[in-house]
Amino acid sequence: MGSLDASLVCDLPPFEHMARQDIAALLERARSIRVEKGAAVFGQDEAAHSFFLLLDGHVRVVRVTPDGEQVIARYISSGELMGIAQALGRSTYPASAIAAVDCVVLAWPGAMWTEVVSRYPGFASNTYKTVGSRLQDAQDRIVEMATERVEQRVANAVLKLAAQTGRRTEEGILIDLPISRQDISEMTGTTLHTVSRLMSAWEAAGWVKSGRQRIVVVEGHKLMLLAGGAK
Amino acid sequence: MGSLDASLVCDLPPFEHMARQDIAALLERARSIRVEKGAAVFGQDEAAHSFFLLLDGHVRVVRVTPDGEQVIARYISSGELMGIAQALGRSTYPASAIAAVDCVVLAWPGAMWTEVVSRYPGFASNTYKTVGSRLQDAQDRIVEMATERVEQRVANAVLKLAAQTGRRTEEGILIDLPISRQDISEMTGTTLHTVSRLMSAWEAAGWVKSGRQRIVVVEGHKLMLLAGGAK
DNA sequence: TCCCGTGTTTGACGCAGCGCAAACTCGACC
DNA sequence: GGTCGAGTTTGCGCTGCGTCAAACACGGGA
Repeated sequence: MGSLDASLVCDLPPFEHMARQDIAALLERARSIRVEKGAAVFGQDEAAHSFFLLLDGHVRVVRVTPDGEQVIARYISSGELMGIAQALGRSTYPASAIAAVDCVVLAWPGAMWTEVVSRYPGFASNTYKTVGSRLQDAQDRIVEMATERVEQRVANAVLKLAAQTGRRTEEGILIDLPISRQDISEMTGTTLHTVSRLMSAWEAAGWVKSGRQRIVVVEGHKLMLLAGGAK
Repeated sequence: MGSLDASLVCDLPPFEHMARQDIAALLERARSIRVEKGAAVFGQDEAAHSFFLLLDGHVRVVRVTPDGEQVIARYISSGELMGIAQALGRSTYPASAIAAVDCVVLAWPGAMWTEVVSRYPGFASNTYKTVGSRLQDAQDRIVEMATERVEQRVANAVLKLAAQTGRRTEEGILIDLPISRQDISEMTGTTLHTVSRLMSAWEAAGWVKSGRQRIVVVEGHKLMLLAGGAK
């Protein structure tokens, strides 16, 4: 809490091309919060009182359907903005954000957004860039769900996670957050059973190693072949 | 072409809360274009040279997958913005926009966007509101694709079209643009065969009437029951 | 160390919906 | 009015994957 050094965050995409003093001014108005694993940063349909920057950790963005099923919209990694409902003229959060591990988050009051836009246009434009790629991602996923079959989608999801949160180890690329078969199934619109079967097959082929809430990608290129060949 | 009266468009959502003279100034810098049925307003992966407002007609936003399949992202109706890639910091269009009927479109040079943002903040904020609901829509569709089965998705798509472009007739609500089974299948991630079978069943039940590129919703509430019950 | 709970694996079975194929119908154009 | 092509309908077989069910394994807490 209190004063946070601008130099810690000035390289993050949301602050790109901003003057150091503007960054410092922005940080000054943020509250820093610790969120422990499993807790919600914000909840679906809740009034959007704040917008956030994830400083450290990983956050799962989840939607619950009317009949209680969960769909994982995306994982947020440190350095990314989240809960920017007010930038898009919405008064509630469209999904819940659940800490996948213990996290540190910066929070700004939502009412500040309009002021931010006029005072720090660079920050606003960076934010909209984020929104743009998020819209892009969403459309990509729609196309994927509409045209690809389960094995390809699961391979894609694993590869995306590996690229986003992967850590090199001697075994291969470790997905560096606790993630269950169930989670993967909620990212890909299938069941944990099917995911388990697929991962078993990949493990038998030596493409991945996996355990309880743990996945290591050994031969990523084999998965890429499944997930759409060329590209 | 040339001077377009601000009063014609000032009630459209993109111009909400804007001063009449600002609207007029904006319009002055737009080119008005006629696009005939089947022609593209802009193309996927093309450099984003302009952004657009659909004045009259209906436009299909389509993505083509690497292996040649098409997915319909959405239909745009008159009064909506489209191709606003530069507002999101993108340099190419993520999809193609094809006129579903003869259309009239306003086009602004893309390079103008930054100027627009600073000079007409109301317009920018309206634009971002649009983006927000589009992102919302996209997420909704992901959830739908992940959790609902084909019949429900098709019912949803038909209802959405009816709500968006429907015209009351004595038979029921007519979807007022030429739309094939194939189109519906590309909106829902299924095949034209399955769509045809479903629509035949609905027609037999008296819920819809349909013909060649033509759908009339007779008993919308029956479709809603399919498409997620309560809500 | 043992126990218990949560996550995972695997099998058996059924069916929604896709692929393929063929026939039909309507509208447009000559 | 006849012809042609695009859009539609319908049947049939097959299969990917969901559902149900049961056993299994790992890790953390007592």
